[in-house]
Amino acid sequence: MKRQITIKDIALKLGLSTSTVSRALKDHPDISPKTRTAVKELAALLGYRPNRIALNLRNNSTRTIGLIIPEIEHYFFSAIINGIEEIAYKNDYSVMVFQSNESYKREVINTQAVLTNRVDGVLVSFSKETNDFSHFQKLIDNEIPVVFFDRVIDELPADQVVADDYQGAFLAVNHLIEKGCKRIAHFAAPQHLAIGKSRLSGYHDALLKHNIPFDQSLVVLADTFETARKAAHEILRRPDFPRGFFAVNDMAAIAIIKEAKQLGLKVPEEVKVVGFENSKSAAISEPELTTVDQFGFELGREACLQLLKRLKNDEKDTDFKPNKKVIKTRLIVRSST
Amino acid sequence: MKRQITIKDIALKLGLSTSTVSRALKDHPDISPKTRTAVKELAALLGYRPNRIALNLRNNSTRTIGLIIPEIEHYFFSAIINGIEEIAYKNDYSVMVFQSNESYKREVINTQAVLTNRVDGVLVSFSKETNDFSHFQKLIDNEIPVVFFDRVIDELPADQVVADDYQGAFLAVNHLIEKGCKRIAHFAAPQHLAIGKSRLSGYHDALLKHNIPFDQSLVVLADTFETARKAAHEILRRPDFPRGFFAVNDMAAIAIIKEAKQLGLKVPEEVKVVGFENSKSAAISEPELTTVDQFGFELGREACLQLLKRLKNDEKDTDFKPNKKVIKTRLIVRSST
DNA sequence: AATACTTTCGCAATCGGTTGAAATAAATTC
DNA sequence: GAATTTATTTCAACCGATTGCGAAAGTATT
Repeated sequence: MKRQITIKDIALKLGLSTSTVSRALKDHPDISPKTRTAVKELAALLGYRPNRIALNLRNNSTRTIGLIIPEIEHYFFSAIINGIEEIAYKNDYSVMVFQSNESYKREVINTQAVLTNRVDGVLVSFSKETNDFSHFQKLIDNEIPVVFFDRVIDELPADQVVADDYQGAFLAVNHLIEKGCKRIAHFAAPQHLAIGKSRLSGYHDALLKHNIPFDQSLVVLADTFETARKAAHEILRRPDFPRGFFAVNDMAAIAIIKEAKQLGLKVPEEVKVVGFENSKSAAISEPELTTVDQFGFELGREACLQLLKRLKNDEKDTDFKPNKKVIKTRLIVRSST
Repeated sequence: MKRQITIKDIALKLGLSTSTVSRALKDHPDISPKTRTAVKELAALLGYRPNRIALNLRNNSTRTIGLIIPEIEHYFFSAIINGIEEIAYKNDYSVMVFQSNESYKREVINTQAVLTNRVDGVLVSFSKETNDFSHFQKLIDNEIPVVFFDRVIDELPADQVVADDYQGAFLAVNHLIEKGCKRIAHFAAPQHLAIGKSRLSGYHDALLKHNIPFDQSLVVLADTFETARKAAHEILRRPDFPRGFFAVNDMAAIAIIKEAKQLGLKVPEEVKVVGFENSKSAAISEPELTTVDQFGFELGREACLQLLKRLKNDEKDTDFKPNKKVIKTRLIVRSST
């Protein structure tokens, strides 16, 4: 690597000390206008850029945020990254991305990576596999602020930013009922994830509100296209199959639609489906999918803002009070209901 | 921030010098087994982690790769990031992500950001707006290896990794012809992008091969859902509208399908459509979209591998020879043709 | 002319680790 | 027992910037 221009080069050429150059560059009042301009001109001429690494070392800060995320390819997560990067960019932070690929083991390694990279703070949405959270506790022990988003855990002293899953689920199911569905199936996420629980809970309470009995046989674990397709196949072939479906995400919802059409059922006439996410695919499916907008971009923004807030009050908080931010969701009604 | 354990802490507690501790930790032969184990044990006990920033400063290297990319939310790009992160992870590099949001101005700022962050190398897919490439030249002047992927430019001394756009387009159009299309429209990307040119060229040559005359009126600039939908509306209402469509990406292709169905035309019976990308949406659309797989994941991997190769031969190359890697594409035949 | 006060700048330590060279201690040789 | 070798360990400089403190030079005050 070609040696970068340093403050020493400027000092040498001008017969000054590095201290003077340093001060001149940042308009320290001790420096005479003459030398100040001389320094600045030469710096500009040589294309001097302060070495961030040296500053990082001195300030013990990198202006870098670590992001640990299950998988980038999922639309919801890429929307979140987009929001995060937006806020980071505006605040002159950089974002380091680490994918867990839904693997607990890799996630643990990711936490080590953010530690060795000495990021100032970490944004986390943990993997589906994760049951043990001690690797995150280690981050917190190292006094690195952590903000969880989307997939969160109450047991750790860390901020949380989540979509209003309960509300979204409630809206979705309420909508199905208002559209005339008497029995509604729910394709759920794993129940150890907060989103799994909250959405099931919203589903449950919406039924309750309309005095529809909760039927355990109508709740299945299916949060991917493939599992949802299989589950839909099974349910739709029951003699008394439900006419409404609320899926935990859009891919599962689209799988239901595909399977229903495959079985010769008309959507939305015979079967109505609501998803959750408002992905691009939702707008593309036929019929277009009614879904709950999770505002991934906003969620990412808020998570990053929350982290930056923690970074500003630089850990003089002896009594940490975790902050939980809930992003309202919105029902997007399209032609699948 | 709680002070991290440093080498000095260990040295102090053991009554040793920092040099000894440093050497002990890396099994330097000069150090006696006794002190070595003592140091290592205490280090483990205290949870010592070397400060990467200090090493960065000394080695003038950060083991970090900068990634400048138009927009993360686009499936193709998120697949690429996935591939990049995979390779970086395996080689103990970290990835810093910078989005240009297809804005030239922001892209310039991104290049400055990778400079100040002192990344070891940069992966770039530039924005649609970019006509002036001097900001990338500046990176190269600073002897930071740059690898362009997907959107590339021949005028800079930098490696390139691209999908075989020409081949993909040729395959797609050839397929349409074999399916009986006599006249085929092409929804193209801007012609200042290499992908725009190559795909048009593949389209052109496939027609040529089958002695189908090239008709300029069948080539329109439309690489987003909205523009494609409008363009499709216009073309499909011509009395002699073409029966085959080759779109530069899946979203445009899906827009064509949607519009065709809207106009009461049957796909694939009356209108056949091929896309380019093999996004998730392609598999979801109705009918499922025939498309060209760009292997974004592979492309990201290759781009990152190419960069790492450059980082290894650390710039002793006085005579730089840019390397161009072409990833073969593949036609995925589905029910839209 | 001596003292006090400014202005302007340099010295040296610091951040946390690495490394060549020198120093000390221990072991070996004659 | 002195000289030499060998095994350990420390010293000090370095990476690039920042900053408290002191120093030198200049100016003002008495």
